[in-house]
Amino acid sequence: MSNIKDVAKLANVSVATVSRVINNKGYVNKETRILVEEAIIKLNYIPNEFARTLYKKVSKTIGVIFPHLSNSFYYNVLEGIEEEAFNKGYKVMICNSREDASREEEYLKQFVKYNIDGLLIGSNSNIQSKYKELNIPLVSIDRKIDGIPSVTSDNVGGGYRAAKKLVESGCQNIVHFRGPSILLTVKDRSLGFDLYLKENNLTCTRVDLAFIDPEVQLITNYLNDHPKTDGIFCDSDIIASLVLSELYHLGKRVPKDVQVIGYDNTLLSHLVTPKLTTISQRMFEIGKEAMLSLKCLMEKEELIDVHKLIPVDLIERESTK
Amino acid sequence: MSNIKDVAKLANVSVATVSRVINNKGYVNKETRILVEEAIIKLNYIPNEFARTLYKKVSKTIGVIFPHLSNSFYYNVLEGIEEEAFNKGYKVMICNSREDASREEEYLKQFVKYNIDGLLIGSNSNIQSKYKELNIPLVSIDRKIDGIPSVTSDNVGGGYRAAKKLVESGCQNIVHFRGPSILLTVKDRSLGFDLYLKENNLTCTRVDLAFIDPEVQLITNYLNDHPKTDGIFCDSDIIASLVLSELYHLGKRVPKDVQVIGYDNTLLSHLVTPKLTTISQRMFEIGKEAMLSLKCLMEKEELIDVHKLIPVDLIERESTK
DNA sequence: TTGAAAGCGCTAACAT
DNA sequence: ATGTTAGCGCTTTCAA
Repeated sequence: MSNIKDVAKLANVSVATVSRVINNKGYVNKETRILVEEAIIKLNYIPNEFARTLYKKVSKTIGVIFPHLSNSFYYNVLEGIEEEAFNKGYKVMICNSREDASREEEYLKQFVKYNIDGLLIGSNSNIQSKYKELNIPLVSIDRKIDGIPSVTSDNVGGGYRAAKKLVESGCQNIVHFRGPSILLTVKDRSLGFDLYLKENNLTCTRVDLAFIDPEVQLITNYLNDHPKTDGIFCDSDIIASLVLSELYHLGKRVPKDVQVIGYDNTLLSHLVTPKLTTISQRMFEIGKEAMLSLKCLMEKEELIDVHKLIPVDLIERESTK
Repeated sequence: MSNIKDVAKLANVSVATVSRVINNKGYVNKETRILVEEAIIKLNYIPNEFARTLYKKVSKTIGVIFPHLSNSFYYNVLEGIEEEAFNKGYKVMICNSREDASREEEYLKQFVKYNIDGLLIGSNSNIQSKYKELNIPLVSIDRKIDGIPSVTSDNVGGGYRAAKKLVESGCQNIVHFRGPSILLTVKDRSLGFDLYLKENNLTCTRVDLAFIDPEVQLITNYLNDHPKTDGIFCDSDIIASLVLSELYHLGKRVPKDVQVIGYDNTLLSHLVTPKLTTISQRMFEIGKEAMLSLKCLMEKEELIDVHKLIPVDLIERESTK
């Protein structure tokens, strides 16, 4: 690996001049510049970022903390982050906390060692105080935290849209198979769902399930006990797919007897029969916007929209009328 | 942020002593050590990795190049890599090439700037010469390349197992709905599939499809034209799910009339009706093993198994007899 | 317009 | 057992 000295020697100038060339900073004669540039190419010189950062103290690197990677929401958001980071010249270090606070703290230390310029938090842990100690720009993803800028999916809107669709399509006996109700996202969806129902003098019942590994038995039991059910809102496409399969076994026709709405617009939603109507979160956009907010903070630009709310889309397919 | 000088001052020792303490290297008196450790805690001191790396030239960081992130294979492998890297004290920088060679080269430069100690390549591009120029340890994932250690899934075995299962369950008219046949993985699966068929004096026909967005029409046409088909091997669970849905529309019963085997053991496979029999790749293990191989190379340990072949598992569910 | 030199925070060889 | 110091590769101030 060649270094700045090698380039200086070959171009017959000082290292200061080389530095000026690679940073496009300060005065440098046109001809000198060309000389230096030729030397750079000849030596295949790439500046050492560690030396640079050691001096300048900005690493052009951000940290991302997610509770999982193998979950369609997170890796799609990650793709959005990565895209925008790449565009803006930032590197991404990712921490997969696995919902383990100690693991998360360990990563936080790594991040400090690496002088990260900013942090994107998508975890559910409660070590915000540790984040604040870092004294670097912070943006929270999919969770609104006091005093921290955030980018969240419009979960209230998602619930509202789902309720609207079911009611407008004639549903009267509605159930919400939702995710774990401790989660804010789940609470928000419930809120929005209830909001529309209330506006129309309706109510619904609820069952709490896991997003990824829902307890089928709870679904079966509910449907058996409530044969009049004609509208079902599910907090994930996975739940919705299981519901579809249960309805099939019960001899209910979808969407004729019962209408079903899923959440996430995953691949699943057009691979099951009938194809799922579902609420689509703009995950890529969430990632991009989070990175954009963080960039504003890192580069001391004004952040106009401190709490960005990314809209959802209702994708109508075959499981609703 | 405090630095080593601050710690030295507070503990009334020299920076060299502090360095010895934090690196656990060289002689240092017990009492002095305690003094230093107290100072470290008091100042919340975390060594600056940039200064360290600048001197030592090992960054304890690896690069990972993948063509996508939003694909179950890659993000699961990534989880395995990340897990093992974390255990061994390595950081991970990830490059999402989006199958774009220029993007990949840009990342490669970043990697050089950041002194990465090793590189894990999971892309399909053909810029190996660029990789070699880096002169750092390399491990290829899911693709055997001459002169580079690799970790691959046993695709030949996967095809073989699938054929064996179909034939042993009585299938005679077999079709292989495979992925794009330019891909080595697809070729290998075909090879293994044919191998078993040949051993039993059977053959099969083939249709090339995309893994993620298969052309449904091709499936429909084939099944219409070949009503005698009784065994179907699909190169992804997505393809298999579409096949299931087509068979349903054609009034064929699965597994009674036709048996179907998928690939990947994704969530999908137990969300469709009937649940899919499928070949499961040990993605997490592939990631871990790749990181392990790379670690051997980076730390100049002997790499016993240069080309690791990770076995696959046949997961029997309801789509086969 | 260019160069000399200090210094970013750390490690390690050498001296004590 | 501990301290002094050069130097890793770069940026930037100051002087020329």
